[in-house]
Amino acid sequence: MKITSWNVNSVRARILNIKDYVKQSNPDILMIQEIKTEEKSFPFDDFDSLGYNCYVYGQKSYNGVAFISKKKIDGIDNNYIKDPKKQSRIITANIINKSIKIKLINIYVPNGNPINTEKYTYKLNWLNSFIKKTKKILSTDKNIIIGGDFNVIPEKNDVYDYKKYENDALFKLEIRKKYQELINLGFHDVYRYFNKDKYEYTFWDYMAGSWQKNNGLRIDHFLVSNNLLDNIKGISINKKPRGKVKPSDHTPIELEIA
DNA sequence: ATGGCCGAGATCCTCGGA
Repeated sequence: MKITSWNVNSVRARILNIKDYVKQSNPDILMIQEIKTEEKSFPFDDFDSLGYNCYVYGQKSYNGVAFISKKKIDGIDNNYIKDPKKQSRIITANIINKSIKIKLINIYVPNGNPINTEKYTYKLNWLNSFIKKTKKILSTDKNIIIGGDFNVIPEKNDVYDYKKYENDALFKLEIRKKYQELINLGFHDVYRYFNKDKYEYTFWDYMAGSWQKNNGLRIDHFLVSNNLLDNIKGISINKKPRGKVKPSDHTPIELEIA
C-alpha cells in the first residue's frame, strides 16, 4: 500500500500536475496540504474520474487539507486538536491495511515566521497541543501514521545552509525540540530511519533559482509509531513533480507499507 | 551580499507562504 504526502500549494492551481502525478505514481491514498480552497470549490470531479474518493477539510484562500483515497475510508475527523484560529490544518482517518487498524493523521503545521511575533507563538502552541493529543491517543491507538508538511527542518543536514535558518521558525532549536518531543512519544522519522546518510529535500523556494541550485529543505515528513515500523517497506521523495511546469514548491514523499 | 516567486481575492495591491 502506497501513501503519499504532498503540499500542493493550491489544489485548483495544481490540478493538472496532481492528476499527472496520480496517474504515474498510483498512490492508494494521497494526503494533500495547502489546498487553499473551501470544500464547495474542491475539484471532486477530477479525482472521481481517476477513481478516487475525496475527504476535504477546506478553508477559503489559505491552509486546508484532504485525503484522496482509492478505497472509501472511515472515521474522518477534523477536530483532532482545538485550533484557536480555527485554521484547517489537520484531518484524520482510520484505515485498515491487511486487517491492521491504522490511524492516519494528515497535518499542515503553521509556518511560524517571523519569530518574535504571534505567528511564532501560534506555531509553538499548535505543536504543544498536537503533542499532547497524540500522547493521549497513543495509549489506545498503537498504529499511527502522521504525514504532512511539518514546517520543521529536523537537523543541520536537512537544509542547504543551516546557518541561514538558525533564527527561522522552521529550524529554531526550540521548534526542533518539539519535533523531537513528538518522536520521543514513540515514533520514527521514516525517511531518516531508512536513509542514515542520505540527504534529500522536499521543498525548494520559488525564488532565486532555489530548485536549480538545489537550495532545499526537508520539511515534509512521515512519522510512524514504533508498533508499525516493521510494516514499513520503504520511503522515497519523488522529485519529478517539482521539476514540472507550474509546480508546487513542495514535492511528494511516498511511504510504502507491507 | 542582495534580491529574487507564487496563489487567492477582490483589484490593479495585500497577505501569506518558507
